[in-house]
Amino acid sequence: MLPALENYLQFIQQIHPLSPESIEAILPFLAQRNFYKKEFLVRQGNISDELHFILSGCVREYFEDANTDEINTWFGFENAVAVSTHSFFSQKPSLTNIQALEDTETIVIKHGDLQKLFNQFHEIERLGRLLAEQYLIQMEEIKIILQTLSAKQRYEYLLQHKPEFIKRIPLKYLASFLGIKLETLSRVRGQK
Amino acid sequence: MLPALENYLQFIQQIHPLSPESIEAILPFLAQRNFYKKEFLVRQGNISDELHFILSGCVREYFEDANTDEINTWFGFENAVAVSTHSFFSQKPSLTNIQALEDTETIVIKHGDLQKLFNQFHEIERLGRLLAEQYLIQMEEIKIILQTLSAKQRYEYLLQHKPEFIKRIPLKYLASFLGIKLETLSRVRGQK
DNA sequence: ATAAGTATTTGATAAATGTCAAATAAAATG
DNA sequence: CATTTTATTTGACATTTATCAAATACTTAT
Repeated sequence: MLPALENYLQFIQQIHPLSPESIEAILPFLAQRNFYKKEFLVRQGNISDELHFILSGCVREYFEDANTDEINTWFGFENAVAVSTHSFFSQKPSLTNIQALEDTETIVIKHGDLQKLFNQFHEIERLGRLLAEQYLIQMEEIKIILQTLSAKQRYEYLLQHKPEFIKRIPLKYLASFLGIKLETLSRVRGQK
Repeated sequence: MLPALENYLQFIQQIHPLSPESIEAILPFLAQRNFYKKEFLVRQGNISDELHFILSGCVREYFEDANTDEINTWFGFENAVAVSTHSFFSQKPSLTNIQALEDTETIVIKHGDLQKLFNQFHEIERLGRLLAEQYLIQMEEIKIILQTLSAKQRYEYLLQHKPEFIKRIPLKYLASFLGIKLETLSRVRGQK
């Protein structure tokens, strides 16, 4: 039916193996979506009723602060789930944008359809729980980076633990993600 | 059976209403625990197999960094769930301590018992999912504070959004939570 | 390949935060 | 209540990071 589902199904099975019946039930609700570079998966102010699994490409999540500076909050690559958490969970207007940084292919599932699947299949609800737990752990890790490291140490953290960030994401976006200014990031890169 | 369960049950029902059967099933697995000030609910290095609901009192979560400074990562008061997320979710050694800041009463449930309840009752699994989602949203909020605000703005955020933190938590603990030094926090308080 | 636009680097300086030491204030203990 | 311990504030100074401006490097589109 839908091509390129292998990665998607593998991603799911690795978080929580599902029965063939559950898989069968999910498939009709999936759709592939393609975004050109700079297109938006999610728009600030809109209710985000879609959860994306990234097949290929790369996205950033960001919002505009009081000074209309862009603050980048999250980056996602192949085989990651991209979602405006607050908006998707609570079905309220999104505080953030999610934008393709490269041409990007995703598989989407609608909030309403996912709720139906949660109702119908306990094991899909479990998958949801485990996914939320994993996401939470990742968030805590980044929080501790911001809480404890200097500008230089933050950059070194990326080098060691998120090398793909440095390869694929412009520095101007990485800076606000790291909570520092572009010029500082540039200088810190020069050192050592 | 167990006194002081009202708050606990109310907390649960407000996240996700449970049937009487589920409630009945949970009760036998709950136990009340009391901690004197400075006692530990969770110890760094141990596998944390207990999830605490705080009935009264207040706790901090922290770890020791390379310089043996204490980094405070989380504070919890009445009607909050206190848990070393990474350790509890994955049943690996905890990266953090959780310590009572005041004499504290909690209701605990064991990891193994909770898994049984998850298996048995879909709606309890849903409760778990929703709780993880809520926790995640809170974590993201704090992350953005650390990413975007100056020392003074961080303190003002606490004043406005977490006044109980300032009332009940010593500044020396709040400082590392805010990612700044004690002296800076003290100075920033004086201004304005 | 060239021009226009965008991204990154560099320099000079200002502002914010950290460090170390000491003073004061507050809390805990006998 | 007096004493000891712990927490917070203050001061002088060092270091880090931000700001503003400009130069250079890199991309993109023609």
